[in-house]
This record gives sequence, structure tokens and C-alpha cells, in this order.
Amino acid sequence: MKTHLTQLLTTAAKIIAPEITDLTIILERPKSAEHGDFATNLALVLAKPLKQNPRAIATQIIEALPVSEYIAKTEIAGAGFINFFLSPQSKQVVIKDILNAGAQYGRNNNGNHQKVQVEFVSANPTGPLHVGHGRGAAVGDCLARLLDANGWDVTREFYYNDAGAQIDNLTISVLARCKGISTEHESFPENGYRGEYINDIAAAFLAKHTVVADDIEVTASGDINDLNSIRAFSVAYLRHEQDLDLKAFQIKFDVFSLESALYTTGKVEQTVQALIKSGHTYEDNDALWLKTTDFGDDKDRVMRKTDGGYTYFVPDVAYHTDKWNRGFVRVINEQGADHHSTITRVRAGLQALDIGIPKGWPDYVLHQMVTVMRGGEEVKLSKRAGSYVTLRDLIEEVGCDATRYFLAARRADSQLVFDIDLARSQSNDNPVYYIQYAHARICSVLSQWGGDISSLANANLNPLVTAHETALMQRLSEYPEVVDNAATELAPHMVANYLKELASDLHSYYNEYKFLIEDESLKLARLSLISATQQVLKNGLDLLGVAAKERM
RNA sequence: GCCCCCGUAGCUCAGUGGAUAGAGCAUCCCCCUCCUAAGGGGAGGGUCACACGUUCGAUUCGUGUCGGGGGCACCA
Repeated sequence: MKTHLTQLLTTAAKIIAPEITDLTIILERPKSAEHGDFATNLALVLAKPLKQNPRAIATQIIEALPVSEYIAKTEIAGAGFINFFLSPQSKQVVIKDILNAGAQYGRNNNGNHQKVQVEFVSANPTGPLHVGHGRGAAVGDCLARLLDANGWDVTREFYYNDAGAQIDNLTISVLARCKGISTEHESFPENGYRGEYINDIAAAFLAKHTVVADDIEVTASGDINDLNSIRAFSVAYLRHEQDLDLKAFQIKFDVFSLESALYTTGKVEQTVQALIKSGHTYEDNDALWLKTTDFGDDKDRVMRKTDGGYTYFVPDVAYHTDKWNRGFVRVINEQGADHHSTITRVRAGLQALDIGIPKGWPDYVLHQMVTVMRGGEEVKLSKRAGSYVTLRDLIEEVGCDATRYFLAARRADSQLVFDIDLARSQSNDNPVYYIQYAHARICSVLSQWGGDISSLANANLNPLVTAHETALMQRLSEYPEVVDNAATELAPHMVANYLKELASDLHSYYNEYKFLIEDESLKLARLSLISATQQVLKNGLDLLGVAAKERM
């Protein structure tokens, strides 16, 4: 419909202003229904070059518009806006589109089956997942679903930093617990992890348990002098715990990548050699530096430390080189905002390699901190202090659907306050129930009607003319744009907001009219409309990974 | 000091180069003999942090100031 109007306006513009060639027609959906279904500021834009009054130009544009069966009325408003009022028939079309397309409605092929990777969560295996990881999980998974709906070939990936200093820290923390040293004791590692789960790992290690995580199986030796065994067991134990966290959150990854594997396969070393060869490195003070300042960084960065070890961004560059070599034309890294400083470095390293990687590759979506409130006070998240709100606690307390919705429904780049008491004690206020309730109500009506739902696609829709109905149809027709925009903006919260509005339209409609009525023609028309609404609610909830419940 | 994000109703948050800036919660009023009241309708509540600039038009874009958060290691 938008394309149709754009064409009409382009035709009209050529007639009244043939000399202007690079004109972009802007059509928007006015906020208020009084201003029609679409509005354009074309006359205002043309006012300056044509040196005429915008309202006069608007009149000329309307006269020059080709006739269209979909336009019921046009009017000039305000400073010179042209408002279009569509005919009821043109709005009803969307119902048939939806009922015929079903789960496909709203999907498009913008991605053209190109390979995109979404890397998210990527928590260190040093503790259970907490709320911040939950935000990354919810946002990342929704991004993946959105890209899929836009025709991309999506891979979900989780990267484990299982090779750095924090793993040594984990190992000595577990060792200390194996020796029975309390977290308060002075001989407990100063920066050690003090969470209760460290004690659990120590106990399991001493009991020679076997743990299975994604692709590994490790049996503890139970020997506290065997640091390698403690290390391997602890990592496997925590990876297993994180697997359970993700399972509880109903998130599945296609690929788990290990930092340690980048060393064992020689990819880190290859990357270092390639960087040296590129001429962007130099030795200084017994360390190897990368001239990241050549690529916009404010200072150069150490690659190889004096002690011979690599800094963390070297395996990061190796990892992203590997991603590139695996054929991902697009990579989106969903991370906490505290990773901000790595972006420039990783991109600089990839540019230095000069292997054809585009400048802005990879993309980043950074989510801001989650503040957790309990009892009116902020709960400090500290793995080391052991004060903790785990993702699994949260899911158990407020439910998977509500947690996912809550964490994905806000813009990633604004800070989020998660009030546990509110989420738990007043969980009915959570908007996710409002949306699910709209879906359940429709299911209930359709089930009481008892007719053949597939026949609704053939219903005569002409009776649908009330304000509530046109508003609902209008909303339904916006869904494909929402799917498109949310993916373009990498902003899943746009879907959540849309669904809230759609549910609101449905609830208003539901309260205003009865559906199961005597008038057969009107009944079928209305049932078609709510059936289409049900489909769109379901499609949208699916993008968020939230269940479309049939009963509440 | 430098870099990034944010500042919108009492609270939590949407939103937009354009017409009267929205929702939920909270407060107040109304609506089930009727398809799920986990709902609907209405009222009150705003200097869109502040200033200057760009523009026909700025809450939206730019610059600066002030506030909040996060980064600025030979940690990850």
C-alpha cells in the first residue's frame, strides 16, 4: 500500500515539478486517526525549490494524483500535509493476506539467505549465569530470530573464554575450597571467587564426580595436587551449569567455540605471524605491540606481554578471523557495554590483517547494565563476593516468558532496572501476560464458535467498517514493517512494543463488540479479523521466544 | 583527562525533523444476568535536564553545560 501511494506521488511530483529529479517521497503513518492512514510532507519539501506556498503545492499535487480505488479521500492539513484516507476495502485486504500466509506473514527475504552469525552470552565459565547474561541471552536470541524472519541464514554462537587468567583464578579458588579454607580466611586467594558454588565444585571434585557439558566429559581425579584436573573439572562443571541455565531460558546455540581451541589449533599463532607480516607491529620493552592507532585507536596495544603470553584481544582477533573465514558476511556480537573498549581493537586487528574484511565488521549490539532491586535496595552483583542473583533463580521466580520479555522489551542501550519483588509479587502486571491474554481470548472465542477456522480466509469482509475494526486492521498491516525495521535497527524491543499495542487494540475491540452473534455474515467477518490478529500475535511472540498461550 | 550509553509524567519505560509527546504501575471515577475483568472506558499528572545553533518547523539533528551509568592495564 505504501509502495502504491509512493508511486502515485512520484507521478504527481513529476507533473508539477519535472525539474526536480532526486526526490524522496516520505510517507508516514500519522499518530492520530484524524490525520488519515498515511500522510506526506511532500508539499512542504517542495515549497522551497518551487518558491510557492506549501498548501498551494499540495492542491496541485492532489489534482495531479492518478485515480486509485484504494484512496477514499485526500485532504490538506496543517502547514501543507497531504493526508490519505484509505477505503475500508483496501484495509480489509490484510486479513486475507495474513490468513493465507499464516506463520509466514511478516517474514521477508531481505537477507537473501546470506550467512549471519549472532554471538551472544559468551560468559566466562567462572560462575552461573546472572541477570546481565540473561539480558544478553534474551536480546541475542531475539536478534537471531529477527534476522531469520528477514531471510538471513543465522548461526547462534557462544564463545567460551576458557584459557585466560580468570580460569587460573577459578582453579585456585576451587583448590582453596578443596583444602577447606573458608572464604573469610586470610589464606583464601585475595581475588578468588567466593560464591557458594565454588564449594559445590570442590565437593564434587573430591568425590570424583563426572560432569558432561556440551561436547566434553570430565571425571575429577579427586587429587588436590592435580591442578590440571581441578581446572578441567571446574570449567566443565560450570559449563554444565551454564548449559542448564540456557536450557531453563529455552535458548539453543548452534556452535560453542572455545578460546583454548584457538591456541591448540595454532590459529592464535597464525594470526600473530600474519599481523607481524602486515607491518603493523613493533617490539618495545620486550613486548610486541600492534599499531592500532593506524586504525583509529587512541593508543597502541600490547599483543605479547613481557612474560611471553598474549593479551586477550589477540585470540579475539584470531577468533574473528576464523568467523570471517567461515563465510559470515555479517557478524553481530551481543555483549555487555563493559566490552565497549574491545570493539576498536578487534576491528583494528582485522583491518591490519588486510584480508578484505570491511571496516565496520563485525557489528556490535551492546546492552547496558541491569540493576537488580530487591526489597527496595540494589543487589550488587559480584561473583567474587558471592552476592548473586542467578538467571535460574529469576526464571524460577518470575517464569521464563516473563523474564525473556522483560529483558528484551527495552532498548539495549538504556539501563534496565529489574525489580525482583515487582516481577514476582505482581507478575500479572507484566505486559507479557497482557499480550498472551489477548491471544488466549481469541483462542477461546474461536473454540466456542467451533467452526472451521481455515474457512475464515474466504469470509466476506465488507461488514468490517467500525473505528475499532479499521484500527485493528491498520495495526495488523504494520506488522511486516515492524519485522523489517526491528531487524534493520537490531532492536528487538520494537517487536515487544508493537505487540503491546496490538494486544491493546484487540482488548478494546473485544470489550466493545461481541463476536458470536446472530448475524452470520458479520460474525464470520469479525471472526476472520480476530483470527488474523491471533496469527500476528503468535508470529510476534515467536520472535521474542515467548509462548502464545491458548488458555490462561 | 579521553571514549561510549542514557536524561521524556510520582515510578518503570516507549516514541518522533512536523499536527494535541504516549503506555504500564501508582491515585481517583465508571463498566460483567453478556465470548476469560490477567480486560475495557474516563480523570488528573510534562519546561521531553539546560543553553545555543541548523531548519519553514527541534523533544528528535549538531555543539556546549550539568546529572546518572559504563569503559579507558603488559586483566579478561
